[in-house]
Amino acid sequence: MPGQVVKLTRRPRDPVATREAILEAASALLARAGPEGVSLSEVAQAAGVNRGTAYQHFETRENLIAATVEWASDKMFRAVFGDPATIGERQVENVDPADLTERLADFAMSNPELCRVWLLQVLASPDPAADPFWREYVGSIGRFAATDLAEPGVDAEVLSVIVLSGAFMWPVWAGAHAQDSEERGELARRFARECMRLSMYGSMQHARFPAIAERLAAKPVSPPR
Amino acid sequence: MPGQVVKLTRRPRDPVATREAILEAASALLARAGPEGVSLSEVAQAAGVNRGTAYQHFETRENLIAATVEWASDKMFRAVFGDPATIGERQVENVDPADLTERLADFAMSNPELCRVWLLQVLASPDPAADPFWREYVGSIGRFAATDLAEPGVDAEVLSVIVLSGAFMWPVWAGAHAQDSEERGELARRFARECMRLSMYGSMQHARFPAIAERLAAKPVSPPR
DNA sequence: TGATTAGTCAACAGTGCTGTTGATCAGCGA
DNA sequence: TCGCTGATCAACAGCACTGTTGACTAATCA
Repeated sequence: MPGQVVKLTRRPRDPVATREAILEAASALLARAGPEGVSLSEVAQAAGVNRGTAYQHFETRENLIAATVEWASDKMFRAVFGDPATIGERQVENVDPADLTERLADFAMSNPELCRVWLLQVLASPDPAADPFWREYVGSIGRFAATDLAEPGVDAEVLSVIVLSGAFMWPVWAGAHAQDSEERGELARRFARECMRLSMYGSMQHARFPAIAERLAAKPVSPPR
Repeated sequence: MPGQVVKLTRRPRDPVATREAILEAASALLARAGPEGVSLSEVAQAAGVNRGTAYQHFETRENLIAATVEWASDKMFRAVFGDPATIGERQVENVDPADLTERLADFAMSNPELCRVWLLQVLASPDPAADPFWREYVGSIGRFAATDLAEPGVDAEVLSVIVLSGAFMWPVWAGAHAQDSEERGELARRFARECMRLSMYGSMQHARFPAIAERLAAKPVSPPR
């Protein structure tokens, strides 16, 4: 058959590239099938690598999954927050929520598979709150909430979970329809916009809901840490 | 060993109860391991049923998964929106966002496994937007957004995704710490409260962000359907 | 150029899961 | 009470995947 290339040649020796190829393939499969759904056979085939080679790089399937999750997680972190090594220095400067939101929306919309991997990992993790991405985001919202630019009474943890999971689920919801990159850009802007609109004005005319306003004015149910 | 019961007796004949037991067990496993992670062997064992019996009820593994997802989905729908059969009649009456949010938060916090199943199913689905739960929620937010009780310019789809995924991810984030039902109740209230607070006032002092306000005042990037 | 190292690969054994089949027997109607 | 239906179960065959081993050979270095 035309187009069918019989594999005669051995893969050129390049451990780092091979490792990367395996991780890339594993990440894609992971996004589709979830942690329990990826087999080393599939991964190896998708990466164009012998199964034995994959076992050379990652001793067990379990290891490969873990490495892939970490790899994806690190990629995400850098894309949204920058180099984790220099993050300590930047914490002092003021947080710009609009900028962060836009970066988040853009990233999520252009890397839906990574978002899927992240979501699946968080869902499977025994201690999701330990995830570095989540911690960083919560921290950043928390720092903003402490300034006088924020509305009083913001619960940073809840708010973070809302915005972050929204950002990652939005491409899942919207992604099916939008293949081309222009549409995706528009969807990212749409998300960022609604996010900012909500942050600025909320979604309800608060003057029309005196009962709720009163309830909110009462003491918080639990002091946000 | 004491406490060890050797199984000599055959399960009493009760197809509907058996089916329910299988679905229940499958749902629990599904929440933990994801669709690709559940085996009929495990399910049958957890349900205290012979594997062959499970195959009698659900012809293939694939079928069982699908049935379980549908079963869980239906349970969720009823818990939050009530009987789907009578939903048409209730659409006319006014939507109370506070009430809906509280029901959602309560439900999510007391049924974290069902939320997991739902999230996993949505993540795996080729067309997540078709999910009835999501559609109903978007519809309800959309109807609210059309009233003059809502802030102008609300993007109902984005807002729904944000709140809904937040509600389902919140127990995932917070759940690990909180076993006992009192703590869970408090966490549910905390979520509902922040949700309402956000809906009422947003999270930013909008007077302090004139640039963003101006950007938002400009024409929407895309007309929300 | 020759020897060593180590990245790549094919083949093997072991295991668990899927789906099927035929036996067993509880409950139900005649 | 008897016979029948079909719910339940144990055992079988086939398959895919995991992890291992030893051979091959491309790079590296002396």
